[in-house]
Amino acid sequence: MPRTDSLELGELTDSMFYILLALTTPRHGYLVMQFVEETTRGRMQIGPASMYTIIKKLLNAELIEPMDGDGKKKNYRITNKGRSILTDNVKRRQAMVEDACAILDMEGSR
Amino acid sequence: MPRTDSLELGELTDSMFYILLALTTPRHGYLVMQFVEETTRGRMQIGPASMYTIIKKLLNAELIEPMDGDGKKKNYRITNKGRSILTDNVKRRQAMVEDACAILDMEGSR
DNA sequence: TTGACATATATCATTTAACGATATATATTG
DNA sequence: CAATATATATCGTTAAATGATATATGTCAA
Repeated sequence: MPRTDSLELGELTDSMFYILLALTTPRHGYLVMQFVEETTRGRMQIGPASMYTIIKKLLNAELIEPMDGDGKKKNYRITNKGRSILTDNVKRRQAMVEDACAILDMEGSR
Repeated sequence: MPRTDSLELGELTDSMFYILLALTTPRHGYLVMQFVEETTRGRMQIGPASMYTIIKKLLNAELIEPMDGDGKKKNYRITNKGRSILTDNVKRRQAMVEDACAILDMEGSR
C-alpha cells in the first residue's frame, strides 16, 4: 500500500471498498461499522480507529461528502466520483477472481 | 494491513495473491513478475523490491517452497497450505464482488 | 568487441495503511 | 444510578509496498 497513495491511483483497499459501499446510502460512522460487519456476516470488521481515519481520507479525496448531521452524528454519502471509483474497483476485483479461476481448477466466477 | 500480520490471518494482499497464483506452476522470481504483468494485461505489476520481499515472506509462512534451481535462478512452487489459502482468498474476493453487486445496481458477479 | 539491453536477484530506507489502545460524551435501560 | 450501547476522535505502532540502487550474467547488433 505504501510508497504511492492508493487513492491517487483510484485503488481502494478492502476497508475503503466496504465503507464506500455502505455510503451508497447516507449513514454516519457508527452505522457504517455495523453495516460492514452485517453485510460481510462478520468476515470483515472495521473498528473506530480505522473507520474515522478512512472517513477522513475519503472526504479529503472527495469520494464521500458530509450531509445534514443529526445532533452530534455526522452523516456522509458517496459522491459521483466515489461511485465511479467504486464500480471500477468492483470490476478490478472481479477480474482477479476470473484470473484465478482460469488458472486454478475452480469453476467459473460464480 | 498493519498491526496484525495478514498471513497469520490467512489474508493475502493483492500482490501475494498473484504471486501465489503464478507459483501454481514452478517459476523463479523474474518469471513471476512477467506472469503478473501478462495475466493482468498490465493492470498490476510487481517490481523486484516487492517481488523478493514477498517471496521471502511466503517462504517463511510455508505457502511456497524452493525447488531445484537452475544455475543462479531460484525456482519456487506453491505448497498445499498455500493452495488452500489461495482458494480461500478467491472465495473471499468473490464474496466481496457479490456483496457489492447486490448493493449497487450492477448485474450479477459475471 | 563493446555497448546496450534483457535477465535475474537482492537490500535499504521511506511512505502509506491499518488498527490497538485509549479517551470522551451522550443515550438508553434495567 | 450504574451499566451498556451509541457515537466520535487521536496517538503511536506495526506491517506492506516500493523507489532507488546495486550487482552480475547473458545476448545481440552495430
